[in-house]
Formats: sequence, structure tokens, C-alpha cells
Amino acid sequence: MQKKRARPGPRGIEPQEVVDAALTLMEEDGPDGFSVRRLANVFGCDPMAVLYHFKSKAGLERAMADALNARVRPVDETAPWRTRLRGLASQYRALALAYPRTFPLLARFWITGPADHDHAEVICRALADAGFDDRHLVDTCFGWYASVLGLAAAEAGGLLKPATLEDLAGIERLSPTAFPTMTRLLPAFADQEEGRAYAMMVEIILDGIERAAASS
Amino acid sequence: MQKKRARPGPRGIEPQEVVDAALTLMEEDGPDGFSVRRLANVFGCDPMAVLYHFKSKAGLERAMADALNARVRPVDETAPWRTRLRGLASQYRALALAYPRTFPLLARFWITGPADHDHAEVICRALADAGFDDRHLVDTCFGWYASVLGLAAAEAGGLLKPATLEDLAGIERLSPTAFPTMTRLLPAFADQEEGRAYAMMVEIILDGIERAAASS
DNA sequence: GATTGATTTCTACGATGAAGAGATATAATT
DNA sequence: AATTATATCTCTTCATCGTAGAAATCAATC
Repeated sequence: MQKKRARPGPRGIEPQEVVDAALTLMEEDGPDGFSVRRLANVFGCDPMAVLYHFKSKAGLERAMADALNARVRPVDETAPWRTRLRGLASQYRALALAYPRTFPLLARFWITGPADHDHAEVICRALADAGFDDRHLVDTCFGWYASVLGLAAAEAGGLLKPATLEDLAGIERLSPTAFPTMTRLLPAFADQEEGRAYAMMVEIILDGIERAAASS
Repeated sequence: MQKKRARPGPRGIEPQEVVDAALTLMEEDGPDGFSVRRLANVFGCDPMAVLYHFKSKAGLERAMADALNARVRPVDETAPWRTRLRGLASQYRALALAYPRTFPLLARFWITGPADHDHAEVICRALADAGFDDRHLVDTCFGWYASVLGLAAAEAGGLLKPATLEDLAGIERLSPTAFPTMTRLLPAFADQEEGRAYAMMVEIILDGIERAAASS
């Protein structure tokens, strides 16, 4: 029987702490400034010690993505299915805003680890409560996840942020004959509000799900 | 007045041809094997000639993303708005399947170039025909694009592909008490079909849009 | 033919991810 | 307690990368 050490290994590097430091570094310096060597620098160990625990830089990044995924908390299972999915979606948005430069990793490793199964169970249960039969349920589960992750990634990337003056100038520069609708919508583009597009699209998806479940 | 050369410059490097070669290389070797030097090798020029035209590797990648975006053809404006948005969505899916390793660039540079405005006009027009007022229209335009791009990115990443035996084994290994829904759904997970999840989710979004437009 | 300005190539530099050998500290065994 | 075994960590080394900067090349114009 092997005793568990508090911190295994000669120096006692905890992989979880490395991942935390990696998230910090990624958010501070962005994907370009993020390297195994710099991470080892701020963490205070040899670069190869990091690679020993995660096999490769990609392995480390997958672990970072999984750490992000694990920050999504389970939702109250007694609430209506719409409330549960809405809560999940809003958690992904919060995650994207809190870790905008790490979030894209979730779309690079669509399957990151055990946390995925937890979330899948929650989503599937909500969709079952919505009334889906099994086949449509599985399709919708993947579709919902991909759409919401796309929305959150857009939020992280700044696409859903209120238009900058530069953006508006770009629209204003368009030919009114070739782009009549965009031109007409210019005032509306200037009137975007933080989080409104996200919330609205989530409701649209929930409405669509409700209707699909009813006819399934 | 300066005459236009067929191929400007001493060697006559056409940036568009460089981008085409870059797409090919990216699809063949993946993002890890993709480097400016290798691209210059297969294209037959000096690596720095590539950077001269695109300023940086990131500039080249943005041009690649824009080239992908430009492959989306305008839809028939006389068709009903649902048909138009469905057609657009199916084009993004085709793009994701044809260029799975390049497609992620579209989520890295959410705004890639002039092609964006073309697509935005098409989407906005369809949403206007659906009956949205201006403010909800703009929100939905961004939301629709982000969701569909997420769906397509998931398709490119393999998330929407039929489950492999390994995937199914992973689900089967789950505790039936902690994951009752996933366990029950195992047969449905084994019965996924290429493209069904994508098509279904697109219809769900269109249904949601129809309802939101009606009450807007 | 010389000039000019836009391209293309050449050279060089610091940084990167990783393979491999060696060192070190803990746990297990004697 | 001494020894062995194993997991962990460090050091060295290497090919490759993106790109800055100088030099070379070529077409168009004067």
C-alpha cells in the first residue's frame, strides 16, 4: 500500500497549480506571449518539469481547457429545463468574459476531459425534460453545446461587444446602393448593448428547442 | 500614369496564389506543420517574400480566413428568408468540412475583411424579411452568425461526427447512478448520423428566429 | 542609360518545443 | 538503517520558428 504524499515528487509540483499559473499567464500575455518557458519562469521550475506532467504543450493547453470547463457549476436540477439551460449558457458567457484569451482552447479541444460528461448529463437531462425523444435529444445536445460555445467564443473575441467608432465608420463607408440594409441599420449598430445579443440569441435557441421538442 | 503589370514585382508573386498554397499546406499538414518557411518552400520563394505581402504570419492567416469567407456565395434573394439563412448555414458547414484545419481561423479573426460586410448584408436582409425591428435585428444578426459559426466549427473539429467506438466506451464506463440520462441514451449516441445534428440545430435556430421576429 | 521605387532575397538573431541523459528525492524493501 | 527502485525534476542540446534589417533585383520612367 502506497502512502499518499501531500505533494508528490522531489520538488512537489502540483499540476493543478501549474494550470492555474498557466491560465494567469495566458490571460496576461495572450496566446503569443504564452510559452512553456515563460510559464516555468513565473512558476519557478524548469520548463521540462511542466512538459513532464503534461507530455506536451498541447497537453498543457488541453488541461487548461478542462480547468475552464470544470469552473462551470452544476445547475439546480429542480428548476425548469429552460432555466437550467439558460443558467448554463450564462455561465459559459461569464467564463468567456473572465478568460477571453484562454476560452478559444475550448473550441480547439472540443472534448477536454471528464468535466464534459458532467455537462453533457446536465444538458441531456434538461432536453429530456423539454420533451425530446432520444434521437432528437442527442442531436440537439451536441447542437446546443456547439452553438452556445460559438456564442461565448464570439463574446470572448469581441464580436458581440458594442460597435466601436471605427466599426461604425466602416459601415458608413459602404455603398448605400450595394448595402441598403446595413446602411439603414447604422443607428441600430450604434445602439448595441453589452450582453443583449447573447441573451437574445439564447432565448431564440430555447424557443426553437421548445418547439422542436413539442413536435418530436 | 503607371501601367498595370500582369504580375507586379520582380518575380511577380500574386498574393492570392500564396493564400491558395497556404490553404493547401494548412489542410495537408495541419496547424502544427504550417509555417511561413514551409509555405515558401512549396510555393518556391523566399520566406520573407511572403511576410512582405502579409506583414506577419498573423496577417497571412487573416488573409486565409478571408479567402475562406469569400468562398461563401450570395444566396438567391427572391427565396424566402428561411431558405436563405438555411442556405448560408449549409455553406458554412460545407466550408468547415472542406477546410477543417483552416476553418478555426474564422473564429480567431471574427472580422476578416470585406467579405464580412457582404454576408452581414445578406443576413440582415433575411432577418428584416423575417419581420424583426431594427434593434432586435442587429442583435440577432450577430447572434446568428456566432451560433452558426460555432456549429460549423464543431463540425470541423469532429464534435458532430458519429461517435466512435472509443467515445461510446467512454460513455459506457460512466456510473449509471451518476449519469442515468447518458447511460439511457447510449443507443442513441451510437445512432448518430452525419449532418443530422447540424441540420436539426439550424432548424431549431430558424424556428426560434421566426418566433422572436413575430413578437418583435 | 541612369534613376527611382517597389519587390524579392540573404543573413542573422533570439525564442520556442521537445528529445535524451543525468541528477535527486522519496518510498519500498531488506 | 542501509539499499534499491521509482517517480520526479534539471541540464544540455537541437532543429525550427517568426521576423528585423541590409542588400540585391527588376520594371517603369525620365
